[in-house]
Amino acid sequence: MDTRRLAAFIKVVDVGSVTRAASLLHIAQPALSQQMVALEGEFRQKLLIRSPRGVSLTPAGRALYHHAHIMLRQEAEARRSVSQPGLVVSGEVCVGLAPSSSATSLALPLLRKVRVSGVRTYGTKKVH
Amino acid sequence: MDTRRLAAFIKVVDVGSVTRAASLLHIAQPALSQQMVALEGEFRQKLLIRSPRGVSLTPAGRALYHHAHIMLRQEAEARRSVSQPGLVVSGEVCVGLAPSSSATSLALPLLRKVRVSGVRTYGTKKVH
DNA sequence: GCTAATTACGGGACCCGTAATAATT
DNA sequence: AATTATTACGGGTCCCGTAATTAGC
Repeated sequence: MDTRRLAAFIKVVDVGSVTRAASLLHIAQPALSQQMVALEGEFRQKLLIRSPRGVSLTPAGRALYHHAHIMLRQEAEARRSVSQPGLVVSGEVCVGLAPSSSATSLALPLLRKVRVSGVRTYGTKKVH
Repeated sequence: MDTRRLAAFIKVVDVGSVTRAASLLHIAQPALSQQMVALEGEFRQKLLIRSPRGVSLTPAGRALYHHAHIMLRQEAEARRSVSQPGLVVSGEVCVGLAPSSSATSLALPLLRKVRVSGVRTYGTKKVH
């Protein structure tokens, strides 16, 4: 999956037209049209509803549109942190909760369930 | 930025060797070596330290390695939600806080500062 | 000298732009 | 007829695999 294609897809959706998006992206319309076809082939799903008045999204297209934004932001962040390694904070975050408080009984099961990478939960442990 | 390249990069780093990674990815070693060179060209940064015993990461490479994992997970999630639109929850989340409580005075400035996409904060407003 | 990486090079796939075609209002 | 999108096709670039070369232990 190429972020360039995702950016093109987003532009097409935002302006609602392959023609205008191509003009804004400084590429020819057929090229952009092919990119959209290729994108649909990659996901094996129709993403755009074509009409002589422009394009609109299918449900699958809407889903991709959402994730495309996220991935493009991730890409930007990756470029920043790679071009200036050391500027970005990194390491571990450790969260401690007072035992037997309502926070513990609520947050601990929540943390265990939440789908985030690298989350580790430990049982109760006294800290002196 | 192509996620395929990122996956290849991750594999190279994980096994610490271009040769073995190429074997695991079922591509020829020079092809993979070229991909890594291309990746370094794309970021204008040396990412790998080559030695006759394998490869290791530069600081920039470490940064990319971290973000590559995130982007690949995003890609997987995108594929899931696109291939089965409707299964994934979507929409807006609205958080309301009782006015003049400690939660408001703490959470509101926090939300304004937090770097998350699409977060909008509004002032106090009575809800009947 | 052995291991692992890189360059050299030829074939195939992909991307783009121009030109021509189809479809809907 | 006008607007928008698609197919057709030729040229350039990128990707891969095989073969030959370089670099460090």
